[in-house]
Amino acid sequence: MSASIALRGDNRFAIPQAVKVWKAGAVARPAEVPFSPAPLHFAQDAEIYAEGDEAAYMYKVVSGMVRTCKFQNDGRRHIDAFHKPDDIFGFELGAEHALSAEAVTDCMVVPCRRRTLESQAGQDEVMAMQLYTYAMQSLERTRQHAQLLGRGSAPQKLAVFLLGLVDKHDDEVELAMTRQDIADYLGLTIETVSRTLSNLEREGAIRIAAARRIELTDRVVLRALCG
Amino acid sequence: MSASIALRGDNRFAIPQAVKVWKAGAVARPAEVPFSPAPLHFAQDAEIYAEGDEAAYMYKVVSGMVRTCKFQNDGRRHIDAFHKPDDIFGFELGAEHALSAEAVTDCMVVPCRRRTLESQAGQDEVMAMQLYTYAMQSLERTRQHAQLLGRGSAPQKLAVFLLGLVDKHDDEVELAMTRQDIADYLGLTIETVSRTLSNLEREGAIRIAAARRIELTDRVVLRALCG
DNA sequence: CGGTTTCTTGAACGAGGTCAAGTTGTGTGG
DNA sequence: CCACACAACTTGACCTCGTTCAAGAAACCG
Repeated sequence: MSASIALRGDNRFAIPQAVKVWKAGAVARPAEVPFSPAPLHFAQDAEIYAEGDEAAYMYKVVSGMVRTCKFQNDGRRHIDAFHKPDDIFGFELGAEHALSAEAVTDCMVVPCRRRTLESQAGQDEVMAMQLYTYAMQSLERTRQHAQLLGRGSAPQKLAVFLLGLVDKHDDEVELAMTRQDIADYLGLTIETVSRTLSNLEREGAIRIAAARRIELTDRVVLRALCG
Repeated sequence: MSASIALRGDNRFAIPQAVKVWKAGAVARPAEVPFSPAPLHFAQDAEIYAEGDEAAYMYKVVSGMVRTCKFQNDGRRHIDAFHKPDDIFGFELGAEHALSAEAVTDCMVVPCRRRTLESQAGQDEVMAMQLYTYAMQSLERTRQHAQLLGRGSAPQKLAVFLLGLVDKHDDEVELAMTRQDIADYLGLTIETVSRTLSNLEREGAIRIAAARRIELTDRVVLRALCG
């Protein structure tokens, strides 16, 4: 398995390798579930689908968190998005997935046949609008992500990231993902993420209660950083 | 007009300011054209719509080139995409445009009422699928753009950019946009774009016949750069 | 516990940004 | 047609931010 990591490039820090093996007792593969309201379970770092897989399903997150990502030829990884409960992922233009999807944490997702969705959309105006709206939400999020990647400094990127993750009425953020995940999402290195968080803490904008538990102590400062 | 530029930040290089004045003899505003197969004309740097405008129309490019972009609070500009003939732009999730659209060159675009499109999509399966497909194409392009912005070096960004612009059977690229446009699209500065192009020429990958006319002399090298 | 993964911190380096000219190209008026 | 003005582009010198390389600390787990 570590050989497989090496193949992906010479990154010094191991990128969490998606596990392709289904957990004992896990629900059957989507292919065996034409249209199931029954959620599937995926263990942490399990692969939900891979780049190149037939894009036969779309998914809705029920619990946990999912990342959609792309592995570049040089071994680096780009994370396209993190998906929270109620988010829909797996939109594709072509017949195959251009990205892969992996479980950031243990999670439950509901699969939905793409063909079913699309034929329903053809008959039901409401369904069509719904599908279109989900696609547009995905587009809107990706646009904002691109803006951030193109024009943001490291502190800016992290401020936006944290503010986008936190609940409106709770100043505590529980990070489901690793520093490497954050780095690959923000186009930074793991070290820069770590250092920048430390700096933000030094400036009083946040408090790092634990590595994965961050308190936003000064949203004004954070929002100012966003530009 | 230059005061307005200054307001947008302290950039040393003037970002081409969208001209809001309609040219004498130009076609009427879209608002007066419910659903017109008649293309509208926009002069170079004319604003097609602004951020915050009601997103009542989508547009298809007939001729020329259009950029969709966003002006940040710090005065910098992010170019979301360039649109060539046959491309559709103006997709929005909300009621207002989150981006603005401007004519890179003199251009013709066909406006299409969003409400009309969406109600047609509700009735006609083919129309629905078409609209959805256009949105997905936009999503796919934005995803790839985000990947490039997040993980690319300057030479890599320019190699991808040039290869994405050139015709399959012609090694000459006619650049419709300025260096500033390219920089804002690739998340670089105008100087880095200029320097990197010069380097690519020195390495024999391209030949800069004129500032706006580039010949791809070695696609193998360029493709290798893309990673 | 000890081993492993994850995270943090330090020091040196380098790609790209910033600042500052200079050059080329283009449209305008004489 | 040339002279001028202005915009677009290029190039050089220097600097900064983020990466790279290298340890070390902290958290996690069998």
